[in-house]
Amino acid sequence: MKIATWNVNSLNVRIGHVLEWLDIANPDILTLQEIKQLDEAFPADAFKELGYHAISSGQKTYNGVAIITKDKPSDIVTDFPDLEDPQRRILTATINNNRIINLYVPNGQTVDSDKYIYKLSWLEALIKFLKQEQAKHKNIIILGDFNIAPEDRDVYDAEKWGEEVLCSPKERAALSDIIDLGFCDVFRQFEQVEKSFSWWDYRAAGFRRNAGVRIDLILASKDLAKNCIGSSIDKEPRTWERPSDHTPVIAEFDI
DNA sequence: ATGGTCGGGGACCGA
Repeated sequence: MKIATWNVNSLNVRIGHVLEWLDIANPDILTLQEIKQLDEAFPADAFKELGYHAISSGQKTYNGVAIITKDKPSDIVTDFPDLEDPQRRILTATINNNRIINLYVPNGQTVDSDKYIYKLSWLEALIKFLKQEQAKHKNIIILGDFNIAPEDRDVYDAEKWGEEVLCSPKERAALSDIIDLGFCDVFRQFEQVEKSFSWWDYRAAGFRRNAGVRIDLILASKDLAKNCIGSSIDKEPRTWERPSDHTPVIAEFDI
């Protein structure tokens, strides 16, 4: 089973890229973030033509998440039970007995902002939700745009970035709390080239200079992670015309 | 500095 995550920064603009990439990469499951469109605008038919089921939790202008999957999704959840939130940032479904949790974690802006406080409370609600999911499901994969760089090696210039948002101790502690529930960042189970990133700033030739960060993650529950046979970042779509600032992250499982 | 959205200019948001 091949599973992937991609923050597309507007599905309206990137639908061509996504269809092209599905054709090339042929994943069984693809989770999307920042689709920035309402459910009524979601192009489910275009995915259906390629043989995929497609579900979305959409929002106008901002946020919005979707799951594209060869096998039928069931038991769909779009909200945390304990967080009243109009922002569409989570989409959970069961696919082939695997619980797929697609996340678009809030950015947080700066560590002294209200958005940062929202990010931390959102992560707290996520952890509560994950505990509930673990009580119900054995095989869980959490993937998406975490907006957290796990370690300094996940940042192009960690010294310059310091403890700013994406790298602040509180965010990283929240990510550690998630991992400690019994998950593995599968990308790090395999040898990777140094300075592997999943996002590059559009500005100042970020991609050309490889001035990026690795914030798009795939976390698998421990038993599942044992069956992970590879994980990679596909930089190719970032080279295409009018790209998203993120590129797909992939994990392959022998299941 | 760049890109998307909404709206019809420029503010907001992203990481």
